[in-house]
Amino acid sequence: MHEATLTIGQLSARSGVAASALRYYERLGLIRAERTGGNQRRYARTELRRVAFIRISQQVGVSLEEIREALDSLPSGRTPTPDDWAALSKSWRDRLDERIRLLGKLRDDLDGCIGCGCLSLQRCTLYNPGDALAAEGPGARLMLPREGSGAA
Amino acid sequence: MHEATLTIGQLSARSGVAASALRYYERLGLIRAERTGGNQRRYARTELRRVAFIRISQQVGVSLEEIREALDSLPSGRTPTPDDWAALSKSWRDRLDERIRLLGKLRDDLDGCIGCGCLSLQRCTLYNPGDALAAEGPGARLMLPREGSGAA
DNA sequence: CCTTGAGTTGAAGTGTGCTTCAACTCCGAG
DNA sequence: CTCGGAGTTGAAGCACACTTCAACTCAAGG
Repeated sequence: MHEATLTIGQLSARSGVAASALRYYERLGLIRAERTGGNQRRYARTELRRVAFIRISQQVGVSLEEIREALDSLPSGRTPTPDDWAALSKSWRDRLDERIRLLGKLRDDLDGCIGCGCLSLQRCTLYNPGDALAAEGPGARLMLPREGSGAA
Repeated sequence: MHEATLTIGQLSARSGVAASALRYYERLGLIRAERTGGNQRRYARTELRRVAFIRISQQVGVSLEEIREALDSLPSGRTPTPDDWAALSKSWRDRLDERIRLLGKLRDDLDGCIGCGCLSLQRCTLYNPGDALAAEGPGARLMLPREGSGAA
């Protein structure tokens, strides 16, 4: 036990992420695996950290595509250090702060509206395009230009 | 101008919601419309408020299905009063509080991890199943039992 | 050697929240 | 009456994040 590499089942068990999801992540280039002679995946233990980062990032509200970009910015030659991971986490922190701030604003506005009961589209600060709070939703939103968006 | 009812184009323009989305909402039972002799939709002005509520609720992170349930709880006979709307908004407020709280916790944990750079699945408070912070994501998640979840 | 559980692939399905399309009708101005 | 913009429908498409399936191979114990 405790060998150098992990099978997909082991990585799945340890990370709590379904094997099918891990294969999906690999297709998207988020994680990598060596192959045995029989074409089975063998994961380096450092991949555990990548998977952890992926799941945490998703909780922050980052798309897999953006997570991939972030992971691509890790040093390619050497194994990432704690500092490398910390730098990535820090960039998410700003997003998280912004999300928390906007939700707080929404709550305050909602409180105001609970007071007045208006829910008026024009009057209310609540319904304010250009503020574009939550572009978290899924789905095809090709109509929205989304040019004035937040930080890169 | 300023007639009793609105066409779908007018409601779309006033609410900032695409006409196709309004038809979709109607299919889901979130809004309603009378019909002219020629089968065109005519919206009562109170529908504006429903649309506003829908969009605000989405920002809070509520699914259309749940929004529908909430809207169904409005008094059916009379036109909803400001108090009726306020009651609905208030129920979302608790969700919003919870979301903000969880995101705050995630941020604190992330700060801790920026310090230690660990991102370890087991050690870290960050990666903690049972906490199940963000079930906001889309997609088919049939695998997750999700029984121990939060408040109703 | 045989069996069995774990792994492999590509293709298709799921759920949410819409948009887009084609083909058609309605309605008001001129 | 004619024209064009606005409206109608159902069906299909899109984007994301996966899961599920079928059909197959691998690997390790008995």
